[in-house]
Amino acid sequence: MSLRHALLGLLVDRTASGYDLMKLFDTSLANVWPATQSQVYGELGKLDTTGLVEVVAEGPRGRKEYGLTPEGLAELRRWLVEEEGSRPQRSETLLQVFFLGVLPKNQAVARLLRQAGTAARQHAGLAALKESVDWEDGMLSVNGRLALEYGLRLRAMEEEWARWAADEVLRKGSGRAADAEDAPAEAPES
Amino acid sequence: MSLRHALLGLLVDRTASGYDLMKLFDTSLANVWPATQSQVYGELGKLDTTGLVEVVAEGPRGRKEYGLTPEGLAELRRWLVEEEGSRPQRSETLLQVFFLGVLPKNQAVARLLRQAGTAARQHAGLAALKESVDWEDGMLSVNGRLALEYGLRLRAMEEEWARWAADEVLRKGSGRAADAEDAPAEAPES
DNA sequence: GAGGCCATGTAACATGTTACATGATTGT
DNA sequence: ACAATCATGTAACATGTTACATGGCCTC
Repeated sequence: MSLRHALLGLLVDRTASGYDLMKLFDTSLANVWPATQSQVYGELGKLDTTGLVEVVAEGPRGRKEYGLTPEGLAELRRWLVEEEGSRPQRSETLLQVFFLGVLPKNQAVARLLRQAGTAARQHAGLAALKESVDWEDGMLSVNGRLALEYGLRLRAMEEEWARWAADEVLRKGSGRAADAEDAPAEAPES
Repeated sequence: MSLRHALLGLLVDRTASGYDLMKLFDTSLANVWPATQSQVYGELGKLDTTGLVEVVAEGPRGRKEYGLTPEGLAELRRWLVEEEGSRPQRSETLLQVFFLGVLPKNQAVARLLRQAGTAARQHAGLAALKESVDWEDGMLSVNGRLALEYGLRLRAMEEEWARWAADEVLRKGSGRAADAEDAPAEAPES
């Protein structure tokens, strides 16, 4: 139930409407905990019922501005201290690596190099983000910087790994060699 | 819909019952794509209906042994070649980092060092696994080795990052300093 | 004959995604 | 007045988790 805690966390610094929170999700939390509009409104309702947040003001267009209650802040602290961040994390990419052997060697290599390219692009995106953000900001930015650094290191590692893996497959082979029936490998996008 | 493809992938090398597949999930795929028993049986039923797998033998205790059909193999190949492994990946750990500012500095540092310890333990676990596996095995092991290496690099990166982040928080501060109202930080487990 | 493993399934619930529906307000 | 943006919500569906239910087979 982390969406709940993401909302509580965002409400520490400010009061906000569901609409405002959606924008915050799309900007600050997009890479860490994406959420859809339905989810946000639904969860806000539940949090209100539970008493972890409350409506502190109403505005035009039925706008409801929520604020954190003392109970909400306590719950957020409890979560930060007690909860082990360890839900099972699935990786579709790695799953595909597992079965790469059913592809002819050249296609398997192409696939891995494509992944290297994707990781490199993501790395570049985060690097650009790092430049564009004003890091003198509030609490969220301070710690957001730590999260961003994680992303940078992760993508760098992924690119390096994918290149290494492609090389391994090339040298040691991963299953079937290309035969006449198989389509030739496409060149990896540069 | 990757569970579907995980099942198809496992059935490339062998025929197997739902029960057998569960064991394979718990051993080879546990760290990459965990699945529960309900999911496996449910999805096998759908795959059978769709014609991507078929019952090739029946055994005692109502055992149904499934095998891959040509259509199933084709679908697996299509997935490997076409599908970008890029579903939004959530990280509860990073989400917690984002809101670390609501904790007093010493608790925030303790939290990060705890994460470093967890990553180190996971790294050790994978290293032990690497030793214990017979890598001369089938296709699955060959590529499983690549996935394992990813895990090793990931956990190493995480430990290093967490130590770096703890140091950053210590030096630059992350929000509130500890005050009399806050509980003292516990020593990070060694 | 008893306990453990093999084997399959269902039900209830939580979470997440996509699409649809509705309308008020603001700026030009 | 028209479009863009603000603003909230519902419905249907897919995926994943936990718990329950049932019973056959094998070994000691």
